[in-house]
Amino acid sequence: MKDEFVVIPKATISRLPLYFRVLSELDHVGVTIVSSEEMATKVGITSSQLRKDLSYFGGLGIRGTGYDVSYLLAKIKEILGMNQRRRLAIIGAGKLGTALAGYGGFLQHGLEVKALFDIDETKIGWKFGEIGVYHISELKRRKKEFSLDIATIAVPAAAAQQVAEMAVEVGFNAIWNFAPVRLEVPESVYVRNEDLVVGVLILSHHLTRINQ
Amino acid sequence: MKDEFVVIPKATISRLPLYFRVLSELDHVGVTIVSSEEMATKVGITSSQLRKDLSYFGGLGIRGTGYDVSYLLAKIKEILGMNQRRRLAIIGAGKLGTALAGYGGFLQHGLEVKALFDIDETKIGWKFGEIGVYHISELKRRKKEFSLDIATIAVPAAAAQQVAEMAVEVGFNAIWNFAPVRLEVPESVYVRNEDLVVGVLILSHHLTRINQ
DNA sequence: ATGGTCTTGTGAAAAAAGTCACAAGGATTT
DNA sequence: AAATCCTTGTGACTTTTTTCACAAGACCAT
Repeated sequence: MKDEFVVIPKATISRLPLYFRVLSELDHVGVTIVSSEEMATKVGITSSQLRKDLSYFGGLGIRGTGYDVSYLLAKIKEILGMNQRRRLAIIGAGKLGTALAGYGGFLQHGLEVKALFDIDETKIGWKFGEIGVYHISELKRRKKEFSLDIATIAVPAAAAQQVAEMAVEVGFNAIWNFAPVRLEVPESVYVRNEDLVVGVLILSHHLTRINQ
Repeated sequence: MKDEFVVIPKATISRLPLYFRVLSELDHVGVTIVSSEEMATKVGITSSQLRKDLSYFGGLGIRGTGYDVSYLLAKIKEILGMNQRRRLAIIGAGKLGTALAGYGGFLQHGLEVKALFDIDETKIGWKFGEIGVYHISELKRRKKEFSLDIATIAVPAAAAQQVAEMAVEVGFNAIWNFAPVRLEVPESVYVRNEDLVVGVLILSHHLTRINQ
């Protein structure tokens, strides 16, 4: 691999979580060595793409043998920042917000939902397991208290921009946005849009192509 | 636009839902004409990209003027198959499944959740508004009854492959998969993976790049 | 050691996606 | 009806991503 200013393609980064998942499974089952071919099949891509992706991070494999599962897993965890625990705030304690709060899959990825926020007084004080619901006005205070890293926006579209501004205001620089709007935030803040309707509409488009 | 075998880029298709959304808003507010520049800003891309995307579907705009909002909206609806109503089955009546069932945003996109399925006998017979919970064994029958088009998989990872096979078996050829696994299905079946953890891990990666 | 068999790592080529810049047209004003 | 002002549509170019194919090791058997 060439050193110095290797720019890692966005497309590569977006596949790392998939690699992580496959490696976790292999590790769990006790597999210690895996070939690019086998891994790639599980992920649903070509082996050369997998090798190319990994090559951006240096020689992670062993020629003639494959990749050491636990070593590669550790590397990918590091790259994805899964060593440091990420603490999520979920703003919006509606159906989606509470569903996310209840999702058990986060923990094994180093992610933890620490607090829910809402504007609706009747919801304040509720508990979802360990996770409490606080008034949105407490965002700043609770961010400090729980060392929150990521603001998850799970409010109606009309309120999303305002909520995003509050999140930025109190110091979040990562936003996970489930509202179907493009958020206007400072450049330094990273926004990831998780627009469910987009996904299903693409599916719908494919149905029209298939059915006739 | 050149005719005959114009292949529409996947990237273009994936942006159409965003255009749809912006156009819907404009239409709702009574705007009748919009320029590529204005639309693109709202979507967060460049105007030339927007024009390029639309050009794949023929001359949809008016030079010197812009795009007719309702005409373009109708066109995009057509392309995305939003004319035909899509009926969703949600398999897995857990937190995620019921949250999806309760989401109000589908209807305005021509999507409708018609039935929930689960294997847990205690859940059978529940009603979420109009939407009933049926035993998974009724999938085939209810698919016919409700003309279900899209199978939404909202079950634990371990069960997902099996559920996908059932869905394929009873005739679904579009699967919206929320389980964090790569599904093995016949080529003719279109699968859209909606892996939430992938999104937040990419976010996590960006946090590591930003913080130091 | 040596030879054979693996599988990685990676330049080079190809394909896909995105950007630029401007001619082509349509609307409006004079 | 000519001149001017717009904004689209698009060919050419650039950048990004993917694929190809093979040299460079690493392990294993003899």
